Amino acid sequence: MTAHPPSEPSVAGTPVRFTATATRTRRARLGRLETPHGTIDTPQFMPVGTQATVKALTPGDLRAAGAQVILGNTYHLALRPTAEVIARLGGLHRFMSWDGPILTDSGGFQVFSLAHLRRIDDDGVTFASHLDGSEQRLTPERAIEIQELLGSDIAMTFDQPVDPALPHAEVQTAMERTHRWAARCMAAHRRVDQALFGIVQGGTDAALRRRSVAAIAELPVDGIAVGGLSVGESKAAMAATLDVVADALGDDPRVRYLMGVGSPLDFFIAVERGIDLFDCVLPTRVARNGQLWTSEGRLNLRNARFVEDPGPIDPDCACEACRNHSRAYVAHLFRADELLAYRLASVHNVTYTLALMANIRSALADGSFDALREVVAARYQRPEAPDKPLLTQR
RNA sequence: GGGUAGGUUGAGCAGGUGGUGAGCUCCGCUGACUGUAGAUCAGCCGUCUUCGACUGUGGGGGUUCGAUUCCCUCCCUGCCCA
Repeated sequence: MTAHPPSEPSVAGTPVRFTATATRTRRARLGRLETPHGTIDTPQFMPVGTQATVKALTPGDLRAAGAQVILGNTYHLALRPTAEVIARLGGLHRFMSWDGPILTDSGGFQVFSLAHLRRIDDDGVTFASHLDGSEQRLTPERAIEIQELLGSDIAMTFDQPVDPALPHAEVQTAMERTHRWAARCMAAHRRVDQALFGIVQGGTDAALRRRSVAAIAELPVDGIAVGGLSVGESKAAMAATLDVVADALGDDPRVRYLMGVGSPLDFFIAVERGIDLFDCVLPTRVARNGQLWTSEGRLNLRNARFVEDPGPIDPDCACEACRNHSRAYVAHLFRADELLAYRLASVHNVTYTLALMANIRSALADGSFDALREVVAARYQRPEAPDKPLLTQR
């Protein structure tokens, strides 16, 4: 077995540095986040690469799409191939051949999404592995240890997101547990070449969100993440919650990351409320299911109307799929269950999403944010049940 | 020509030995998807006036209160024999 060289030279003592300037657009900011593996322009979107791969895409594809930073996952990588194996192979960057910045999620979201496969206690969470049922224990300390072994540029604290529709007491209990776990993550964190972000919870309850911001912002974390949104609540509730968080954060200079968002219009809602970073599976997941995001709106390439459509997926896009292939061709690949369909669709959607973020940054720079939003809304606005769950005021 | 096994909703099948065949899998048509148990899932997929109704088991005829089932006949397909 070949001996692998040690992991990338770490930039000791330089985890991340965030500089941002206010814009003329409400609370929106333009910024730069410097990490050991490169600089991130904000607002920025992070494609999700849960299992050390953004599904269907190579690192080269990601680079061509304009990706500056990607996300990996503690829970999945700890199960397979294990954090220790990745560490012995030189860390996550080397393992997956992505030399740009990586943010790792802590496994907190799996506490939510694998609700039927886990048991929570105050010390941590015990999962029955979704792969083989074997027991997997995640505590704040272990979540940090795994992320340090992976060697991501940014680690996340271990949290407990909940459905905001749960009874107030349950949302509060999870939030308070999240705060205690954040402090333990902080205490356990050792790597000086890795940043650590804290996560605000509290559902859509204004008072709880304020308390959560206070508790998390008090910690010397390198960034503030907003968790527990985009899990079924209305757009209005998400926006209202982001307003509460922005008010509570005030002029806190740290980078702000909205976890798990979003769709094209979600970016506008969040950016104008001061969010700098996003991640979401949506662009890549819907791509694999045939939905393409374009300047004409959402297209489902499996629809009959595309069978003989000779045009590009998006006439305004310069990605590999749009430069070289017709809608008819990609539609055929989907119908034939050809693997290339997933790559081309993912290449396009990631390119589209990252180009949208770049356009948002330009628009913030020249004051045309609202005009850009109009253009996107004209294609992406969809009816929503009016005033479902309201923001709780207590 | 003889024998034999078959002919069920686009395809492939299940079922049904006189008492209401619309069941499955593909294909097809839509929709959903937000820190990835998801190249997944859901609905529809004979016709109509669609919370229901009607029609439909190769064609025709017969027996019967009633036939997918029993009888006659014809057509078509596979295989075996000549």
